Amino acid sequence: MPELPEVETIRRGLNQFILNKKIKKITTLCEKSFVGTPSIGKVKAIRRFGKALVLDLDNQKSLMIHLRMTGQLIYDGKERYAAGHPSDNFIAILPNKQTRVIIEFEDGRLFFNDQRKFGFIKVIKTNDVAEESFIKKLAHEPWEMTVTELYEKFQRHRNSLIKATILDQSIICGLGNIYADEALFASKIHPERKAGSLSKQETEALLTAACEVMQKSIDSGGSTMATYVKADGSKGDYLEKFAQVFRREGKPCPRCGEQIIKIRVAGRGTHICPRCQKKGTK
DNA sequence: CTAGGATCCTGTCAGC
DNA sequence: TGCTGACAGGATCCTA
Repeated sequence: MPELPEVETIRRGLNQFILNKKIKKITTLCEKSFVGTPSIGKVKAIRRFGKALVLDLDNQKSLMIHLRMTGQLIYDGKERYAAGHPSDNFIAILPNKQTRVIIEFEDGRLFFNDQRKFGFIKVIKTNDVAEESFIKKLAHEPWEMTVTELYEKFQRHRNSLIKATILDQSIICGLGNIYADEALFASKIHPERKAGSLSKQETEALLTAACEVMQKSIDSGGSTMATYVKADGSKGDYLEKFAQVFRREGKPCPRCGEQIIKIRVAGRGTHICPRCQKKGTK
């Protein structure tokens, strides 16, 4: 769920609230959601690796956090700052039924909520972060990648559907279901095309689109973040403001007016404009 | 090695 | 109202 822009939004927010703050206590409410022995220390850095967040402590340990599909991080202190899977938890009284871990600081608490329990917080040695299997496998993010590099990867996975290919974090890092659909729409590529069928020009268009949709989202605070400084319930609104196809089935394509449809590709709900994104052409 | 499908888990919604 | 199946902003594991 939270994709790269949402995780980056969380990272920036936490930088304001918990950097150089000391963890007083960690409470685990769900065994599955916390791996390792809770470690207490001061937060010295907050790093992001793809969709994973890493809090480096001053005791050689790091907390790796992955929100997967339904994870959320909600900092509740003098102000409330929340990001991740959108839900009423952002303004709810916490902890609640979906709270899995509570990290307490001197002047606030960080709640890790996760409806489906796919996400987790894991304690690892700071020195071993780069060796962590998830992090080790990550490819470059779109803005760090050359067209040639991506094109060669598409050739290596030439028989995979292009949508499945760009969702694979070891091929290109950061896209999830929303931004994959948006990038494919922007570059007019049908998600069921084989990766190997893309020309170099199409690969370039797709890479450019991936950069643009994610950057735009980061600039607007992600699709799902919310800052409740004023407790006004305002939410990050990438979907409302910028999404061209995602969850817009039945509505007109912003480019040509044709109805957006929802199909199933690589096991994921997928939104396309059937006129702009042709399977057979090119 | 790649490609595709099942799987982890809880909750919601459409359809009967 | 109650049940059932499908589906969900992710990644891994298993199989062929």
